[in-house]
Amino acid sequence: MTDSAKPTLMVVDGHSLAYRAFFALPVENFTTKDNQHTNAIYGFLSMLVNLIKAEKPTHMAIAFDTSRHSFRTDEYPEYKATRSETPQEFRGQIPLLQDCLAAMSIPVLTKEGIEADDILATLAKQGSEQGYDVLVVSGDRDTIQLVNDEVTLLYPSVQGVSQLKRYDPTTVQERYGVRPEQYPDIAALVGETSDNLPGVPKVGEKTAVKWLTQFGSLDELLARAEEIKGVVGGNLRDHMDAVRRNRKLNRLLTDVELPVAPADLIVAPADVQAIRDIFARLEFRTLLPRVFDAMGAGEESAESEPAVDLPSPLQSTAAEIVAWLETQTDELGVTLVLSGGAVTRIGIASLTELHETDWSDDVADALRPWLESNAAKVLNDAKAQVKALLRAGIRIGGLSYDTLLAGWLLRPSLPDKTLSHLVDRYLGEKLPVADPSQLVPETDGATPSQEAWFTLRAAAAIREDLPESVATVLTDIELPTLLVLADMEIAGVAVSHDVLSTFSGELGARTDGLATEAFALVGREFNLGSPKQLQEVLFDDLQLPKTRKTKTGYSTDAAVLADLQESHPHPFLDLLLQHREATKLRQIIESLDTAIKDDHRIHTTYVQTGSQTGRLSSTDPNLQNIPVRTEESRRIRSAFEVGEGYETLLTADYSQIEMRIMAHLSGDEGLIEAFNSGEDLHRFVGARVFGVEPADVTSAMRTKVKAMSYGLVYGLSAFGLSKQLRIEQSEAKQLMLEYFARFGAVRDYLRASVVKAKEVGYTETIFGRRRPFPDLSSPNRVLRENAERAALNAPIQGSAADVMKIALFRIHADLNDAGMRSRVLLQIHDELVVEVAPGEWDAAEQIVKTQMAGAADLSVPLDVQVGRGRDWNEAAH
DNA sequence: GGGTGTACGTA
DNA sequence: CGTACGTACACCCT
Repeated sequence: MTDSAKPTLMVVDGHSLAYRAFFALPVENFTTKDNQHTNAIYGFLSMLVNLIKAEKPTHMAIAFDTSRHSFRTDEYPEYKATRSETPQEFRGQIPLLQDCLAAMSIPVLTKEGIEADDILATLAKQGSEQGYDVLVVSGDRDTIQLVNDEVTLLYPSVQGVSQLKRYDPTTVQERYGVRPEQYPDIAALVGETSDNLPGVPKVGEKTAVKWLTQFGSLDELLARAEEIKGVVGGNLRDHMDAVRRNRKLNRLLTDVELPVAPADLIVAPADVQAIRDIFARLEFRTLLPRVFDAMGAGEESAESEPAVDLPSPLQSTAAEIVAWLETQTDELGVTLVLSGGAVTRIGIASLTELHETDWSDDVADALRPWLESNAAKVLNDAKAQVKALLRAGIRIGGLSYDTLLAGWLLRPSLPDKTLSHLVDRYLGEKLPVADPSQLVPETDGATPSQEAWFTLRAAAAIREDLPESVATVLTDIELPTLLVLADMEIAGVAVSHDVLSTFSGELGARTDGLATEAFALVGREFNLGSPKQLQEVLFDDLQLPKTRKTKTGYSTDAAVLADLQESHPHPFLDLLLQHREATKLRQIIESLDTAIKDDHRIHTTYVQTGSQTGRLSSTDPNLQNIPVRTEESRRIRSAFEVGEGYETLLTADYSQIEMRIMAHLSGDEGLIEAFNSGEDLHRFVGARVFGVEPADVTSAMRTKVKAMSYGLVYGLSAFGLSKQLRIEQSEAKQLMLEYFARFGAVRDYLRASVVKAKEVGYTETIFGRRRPFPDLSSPNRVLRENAERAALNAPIQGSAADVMKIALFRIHADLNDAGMRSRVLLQIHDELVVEVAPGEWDAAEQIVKTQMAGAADLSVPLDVQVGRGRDWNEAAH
């Protein structure tokens, strides 16, 4: 915040910030009915509103470039000549953005032949001379030269337009090592690729700063250029003209003639109706209250006059509700209030009428027919409510929409999945909440029927935004899956306390013994589980060499310890690794044991919105990461047993489903043949890659191509592959080359898929599930490359998740339709665990195999492995 | 009690 | 410097 005694003048480079917003926001979420793109407008205004709220400027202006042509291009025709054409989709948004700003009464400044930054520079100079605190907001580095004690620069960070970094003279000095007014000297030496201003070859920021510090100024440096030795010295002497030209061009004009002075830019009241009109045209809903809030305008209309008045809830009797329901034909919103997994209250809402009542057996009986009927019902986060109804003996029918799932499908990365967030984002309204900080809240929270009313309306708003393919995923995959998950969670899985506690006892004795031995070796006792204390022991007491650095010290993870053991063998390392393994298993056993309920079963919760790819996640406890790799850890799986009244457990898993999906998506003939040949996949691939007969593929060859194949799905690099296989990078590179020589369509597909994602802003699974990837266009290499790998993986992992969900609800339906008692208990991404009732094995196996294999029609078969046993470990074989 | 970092279990 | 998750502990903060 700036000094409140002085007025604050905020000047913004509209063009550069809108351009960043254009690339930061996925265009498919910002297109109006008549196909007008609005992502740049939305992103810019959103940032501006935040800025106004945070900085509270008293004076404000926004400058735009007029065209490519400027006095700089007159001077140097190549200036910015290499910039690609600004997309038409962007240019078309600028006039609309300027209309918005006009409605907000914010002056827009342009001048023919002058760039926006020159206008900023002129205003910044006038402002600081006339006693303003000046805030310059620009995405052009050249504006760093404007920074001084009165002028602060807000510059978009790499994270995107929403994050602005503050530069005052101190931060500029810290970041660039020079005073702000010297920054153009650095830029002149280094050059600016994006402006097509080449600098001195081999000279980067570091060298430039060194020189300027040494010689005091650019003029002095150029005058005494012959003193610089070596190649860079020669380069400097050869490019002095370029440096002089760069310096001339990157000097911002501070004497542009403008029709206004800072005092004319005083913040004026916005034209509320004009804002409403243009926002309606641009289909901005949530932005409206934010703009009013920031501009202190239209308060009464924004706060107390929502788009629709919140109807009062009616306290009705069950009979009244039933009578009312009979008159309703449209979809209704439903909200059940739960306490300890049981229903305590129910609210039902149409768009105009809200009913609610406390739950009781009589209410349950009265409402049962409607709840079980196909009458369309919208809920938010339905699964918990569906489960509560099941416990009350009611199986809900007509579930037509779940706003939680819909919101997640639209924006799977958002962590905030509350109804209140949906109401805010899609209705631009506030869900009333009771103030939790007060014992006797002054404001009442929404009642159940009011929540149902908001849910119903949010559903309508989200429906408008949801692309058709995603809407299909919701109704054809997610909603059926939801109902199955509710049954699976209620069923739970039987787990033997005896098996767990016996194992835990053994492990306890072992960890104690290992710890005692370890302490004897070190000569003192310490906490083996503390990475910090462990570092002291390893690197000080035992004098072992320092390992890979982490944020807080040096790594002590298993891979690092294994490396250490190889280079500097020490008995302590073995003890430590064994201790880690045993304590880890023990922790898992303990958490499982405490999760066993009175029915001797563990009931996990599947979080349907728990991933960004479409997978499920599992919590309380997580049953999707039960150890399996070592013989010992499989003892834990043997504690998962068939329950009372059932005969066997059936496990069914897809083999190499992700590779099969990649074969399908890429259409690679070699890979398709591999899966159709019936040969072991990695043997087949190994034979092709190494040019030998399948029978002659050694286990080393198989390991390599297996790592390569799996790595492909994750966006593996030669670096990663070499690390994984502990081979030279050159060998890894060679392996990749050989692999792609045989399976080139895979590489072509992966490349094309990322290019496509960059173009449209999202990836898509076979079934139409989308995942947005704004960072694919990030100028930040780390962010961009992370996004590229995730984008590569998302359609593959996501399609596999879709396939499994489809199989899951079809199996569930078949078992029920056949009147069988056998039931699916667990889903572990590519595996299902089914509890089979006596006499039902053959039918159950048939249903599971058929539905899993037939869940998708791919160009390769879906192979399903089935096992049976009394416990999970036994059944896995 | 809450948040962060490290480590590690699964597909 | 390979994707997607959840959990436990230590450690640091309030």
